[in-house]
Amino acid sequence: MGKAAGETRDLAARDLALLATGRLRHAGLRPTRQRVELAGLLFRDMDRHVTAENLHAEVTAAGVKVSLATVYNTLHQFTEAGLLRQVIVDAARSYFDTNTGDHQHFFLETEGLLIDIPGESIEVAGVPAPPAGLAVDRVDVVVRVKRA
Amino acid sequence: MGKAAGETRDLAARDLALLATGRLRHAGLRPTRQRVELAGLLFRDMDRHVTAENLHAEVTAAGVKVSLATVYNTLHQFTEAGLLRQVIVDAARSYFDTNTGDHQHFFLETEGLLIDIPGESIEVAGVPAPPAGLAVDRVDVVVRVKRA
DNA sequence: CTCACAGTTTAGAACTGTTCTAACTCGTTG
DNA sequence: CAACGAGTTAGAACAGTTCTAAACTGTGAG
Repeated sequence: MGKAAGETRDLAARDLALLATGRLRHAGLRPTRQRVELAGLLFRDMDRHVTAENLHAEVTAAGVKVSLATVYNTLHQFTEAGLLRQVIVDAARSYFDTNTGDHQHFFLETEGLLIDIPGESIEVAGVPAPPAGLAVDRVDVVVRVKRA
Repeated sequence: MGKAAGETRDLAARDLALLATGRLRHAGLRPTRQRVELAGLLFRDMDRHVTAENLHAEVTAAGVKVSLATVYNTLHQFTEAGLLRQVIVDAARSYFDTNTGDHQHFFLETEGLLIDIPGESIEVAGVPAPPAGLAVDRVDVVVRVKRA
């Protein structure tokens, strides 16, 4: 919003937008206003876990007008482009993770909270060969936790 | 559904119903016609994986009238009673597993197919201590597979 | 710089799986 | 076997997500 807000914030915002734009171009996605805004929010911090509604509320709260449909579209496009990863832990809603590397999750169901577990620390042994005609695509570990 | 169908089938059906009834009583659930029918289908074979719609179709196809709402109610009651376990692998629908013991799953997403992996064979090591105030409730492993 | 077009966004309708509601039925206990 | 509480039901309601058709916008050509 105002130019009077000071250079620091403006520069940071500009940098963020530039970074996001580059990232989007690399992924073969047109850097539209909406995608740049969403990418800005998503990739500003590492290891974010968002739901569609969640992210829509955030971007709206930030004063940016983006429709819920676009948030869904964007999350899926980002996922397909390898910028996000979908995490399935809850039958009710879909989570998207900005950390696309090899890792697993703690999940606190009562609060819808996801926490990363580094891939190196965890190890799954003894997975049998899948039935004939099938190949392992990915191994997901969800450590469900509760308030102690 | 005639009586002429032969003793073998009739006896098996009666036994099944008796078994189901006993199981329900033990779980503190009134053995209503619907619950007995559903339990009969669910626990006739080991290691079944059903969805609500799925089971509703099956019971209906078997000529038994049970509403979808009752199927949902029953699946949840059975789960609460420890007769079933809910498996979360797909954001779109809920699966229920008749195997309540310690085990994990292969999941073939394209066909909605779940296959058990015995708990003894698989081992998850290196799970870090959960963040303060949280305790591990359960560790779920989903091996996502694809047609080779 | 402008135009035109393909790609994108949007509001709202539609859809899917699940839960709720209020009336009805059934199993159990006395 | 009566009566009461537990269970069932059809259909409405709901949440999250996807679809649709029309409006808009980034991009590359001229």
